[in-house]
Amino acid sequence: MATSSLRKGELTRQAIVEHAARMASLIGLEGLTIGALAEELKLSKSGLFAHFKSKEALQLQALEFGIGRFVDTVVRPALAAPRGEPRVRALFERWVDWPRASGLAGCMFVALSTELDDRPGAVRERLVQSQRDWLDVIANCVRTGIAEGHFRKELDAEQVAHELYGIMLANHHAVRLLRDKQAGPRTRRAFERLLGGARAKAKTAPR
Amino acid sequence: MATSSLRKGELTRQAIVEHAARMASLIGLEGLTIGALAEELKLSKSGLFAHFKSKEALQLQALEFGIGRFVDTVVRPALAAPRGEPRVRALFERWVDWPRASGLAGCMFVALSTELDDRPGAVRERLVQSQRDWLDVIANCVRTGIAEGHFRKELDAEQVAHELYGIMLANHHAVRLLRDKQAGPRTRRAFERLLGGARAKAKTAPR
DNA sequence: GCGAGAATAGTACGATCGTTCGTACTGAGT
DNA sequence: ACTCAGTACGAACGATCGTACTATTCTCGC
Repeated sequence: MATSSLRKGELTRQAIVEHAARMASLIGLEGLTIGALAEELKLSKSGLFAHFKSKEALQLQALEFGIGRFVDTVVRPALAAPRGEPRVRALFERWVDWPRASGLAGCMFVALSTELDDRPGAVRERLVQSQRDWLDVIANCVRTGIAEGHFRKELDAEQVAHELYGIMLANHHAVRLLRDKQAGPRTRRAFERLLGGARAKAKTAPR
Repeated sequence: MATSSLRKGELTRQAIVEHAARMASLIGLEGLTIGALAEELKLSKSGLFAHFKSKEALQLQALEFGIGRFVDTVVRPALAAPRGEPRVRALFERWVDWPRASGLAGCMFVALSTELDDRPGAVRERLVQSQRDWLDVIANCVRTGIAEGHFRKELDAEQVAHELYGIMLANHHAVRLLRDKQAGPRTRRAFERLLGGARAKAKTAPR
């Protein structure tokens, strides 16, 4: 009936990984502790550990879980929106809502980005790849918008993706750290300004 | 002769704190370990610990050190620039250069922001306050620019500060995590676009 | 419903964590 | 000369880390 959960241990493995992803979003992949995870899930430390043969494998699977959920709740639905600007907007809307919709705490990728930026290893590589992929998705949507005539021909799609990322990071910072009530409106205004400068016919100071 | 280093242990304390700040920028305040710190400084764990009566005190002092250095190498020199847009530019230039000029690794505040955003305590409070102060400094410089006639009268100075922060966060992300060679130019372009939209007479798409 | 193999528990390991304690050594003040 | 902070050290603390082994319990195809 289900996809591939023939074995029963597979279910608990998934439960562990989901919980680990949530925990990692809160306190990081390194702060994530096998003992604490086992206690929360009412498993023995060794019983839990047996599912992964190392902590790094657990971290990797937790990250993979987060990536999968991001694709499911942000990327895929947004790509169903009409080509061009509407799709970029859909991307933005889903992205803003992601920390809530993720079921995790905050944005896992932001948390891991600063944690892993100096720690080489497989987990970092996977994170970098996922972030590059995501930036590519955004840039591609913008390019589609150019082809569609919504955006200026000379627009640098990757620049837009980069700046959009900055808007989301500022949002995260304002919401999570500063508890800034105005974060939402500020983020939307920044996004509209970005789109405004990207639209066909719109003219920014040439300088 | 010097300021207040009458005692000799004060010197070692400062050395410890500076080293701790560097380490915390790399691996976070929690990852920072008294044992490892002592080893690097060729002190005994207990000898080092005696200077601070708890790890939290050490963390707090390391953060304070970072704040002080930020003020010295970024804020104060930039505030010496002429009022208005030049001062905002000076702020930006110093800020971009800060990770290099800090003598630490990467930007300590970005690293701590995601680490502490969910961990209540004195360290978090101090970080939040410093970040708010910094945003206020930026906004004030922008307001001066409005009074000076460089920027539009209706410009929202705090919005500019918020967006500028996002630009720097995107820069950090691109440089540190993605190792993106184009991060520098992208950051500058984003900054110019921000200023372009802020300048008097400049007209963004009204929508 | 039984037997094989998967899933979990139990226990223990060496390391390292933050912290405490008792104790030397130092150098300035009396 | 004697005292007395200030400063650093070594050893040890209980706790917890990730991981390795060995049992026990449970599941599920036959």
